[in-house]
Amino acid sequence: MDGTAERAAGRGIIERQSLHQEIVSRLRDMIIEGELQPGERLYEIPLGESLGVSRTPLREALKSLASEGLVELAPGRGAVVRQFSRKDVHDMLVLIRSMEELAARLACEVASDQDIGRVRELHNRMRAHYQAGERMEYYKLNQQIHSSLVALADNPHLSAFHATLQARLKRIRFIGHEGPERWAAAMAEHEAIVAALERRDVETLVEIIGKHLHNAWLRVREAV
Amino acid sequence: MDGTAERAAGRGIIERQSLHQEIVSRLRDMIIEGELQPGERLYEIPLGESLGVSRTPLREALKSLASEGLVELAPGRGAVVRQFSRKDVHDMLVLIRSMEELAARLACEVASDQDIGRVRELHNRMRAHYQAGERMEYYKLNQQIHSSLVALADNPHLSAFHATLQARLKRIRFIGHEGPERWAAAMAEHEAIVAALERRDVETLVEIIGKHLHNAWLRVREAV
DNA sequence: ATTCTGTATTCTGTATACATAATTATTTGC
DNA sequence: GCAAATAATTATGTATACAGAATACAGAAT
Repeated sequence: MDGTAERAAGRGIIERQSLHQEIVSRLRDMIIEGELQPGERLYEIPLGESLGVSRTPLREALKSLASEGLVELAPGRGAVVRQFSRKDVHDMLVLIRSMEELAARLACEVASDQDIGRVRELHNRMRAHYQAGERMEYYKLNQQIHSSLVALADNPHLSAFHATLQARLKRIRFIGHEGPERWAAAMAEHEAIVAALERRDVETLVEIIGKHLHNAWLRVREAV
Repeated sequence: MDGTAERAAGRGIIERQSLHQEIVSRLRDMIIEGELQPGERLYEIPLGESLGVSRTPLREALKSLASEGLVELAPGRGAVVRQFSRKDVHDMLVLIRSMEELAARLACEVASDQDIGRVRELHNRMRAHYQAGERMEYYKLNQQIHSSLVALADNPHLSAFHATLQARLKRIRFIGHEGPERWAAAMAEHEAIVAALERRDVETLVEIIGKHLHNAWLRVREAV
């Protein structure tokens, strides 16, 4: 008919969700996975062609990504994948730490045992991947657990900011390959976090989360 | 010539900054000041005409505002000014409180005496407006002081999130007219905040900021 | 050889046109 | 008279066309 079906078939994009969201999350993934590298200029026409969309919706997506902080827009000279300095990464980790500490405090007050149980479940699955040495699956569940923990606080604004920050850090954290001993330490911290959460032991929980994210900084600081 | 000068003359918009930023901040102001009310549908053509721009840059601006959380986009049915429930406002104040507490801790460590001096200066100007009973000027300086305080932490990511949240709350806080006694209390809290900052007395500072934002909630809770 | 200037090309920014989906109004059946 | 279905209108979503700005290139002058 028109170009839509053709495009959908040709590129495997576009299904039923809004095209805007589709482009945004597609580009987000491309940035996080390093397909589009930091500092890389994003030329609208070739990028649009590679996604199977015209410049108009692509530009709208770029504006969204700029507000999310993944892309930088220089007026008159287009879009560039944002790159983060070492200080940026440190600042973001300080911030995400504060957010997760807040989330922990709130979660201990308002989360149901059932919801906490679901986090425990995720944790168990993550441990299985750890023991199997499956880094990628471990990594994904790790992210998911942090998000779920924040979600327990029942504060959507907090969750949204946390998600935004997590997206900015994702690529960097993914790069930061930890050695076996640090991986084991991270795993132990997670174990302690879930345990403290189940006991609703706020102070311990906050302390471990603080330590956990401090260690995350130690892990990535050389990589940045 | 073309339409540009004509438009600029006709509406007083557009000078030299990027048109995108111009539209975004213009719409942001219109939302904050209640010219565009919560829940109001934003029809692209009439809104664009009132701003003197076509739909394309307007739509890009709306996408940005959606990422900032001031506008809601329902795919296929346009943009609506976002409205916040009482819980939303509470959640946001909890979050902004946590951010300002973090900022306070960091500021006590890294801020220079000179930078703190600038906050003191703003505070003095605000007190003058308070004593003169100039609500609007007071209000604006109040916001500016909170932003400056966060800026002292030297964490741009924190500042950006704080600014976004502050924008979402601006309209609501502006509505929440406090009586003379509460206004006086808020003023006293500010005085204590600046004093504690000058002494770099972290614990007191955090405590007062917490109290200050708790009171802010009490002030607006009926208004929401 | 290098730098400055003028020109050509490429890319971005905006407006407009068209197609599709949503909404409203109207008409038909009960 | 009311409800449901259908037609008409209006709004959104996407693509394209055009204008202006930025960049890259080439040639001339120092």
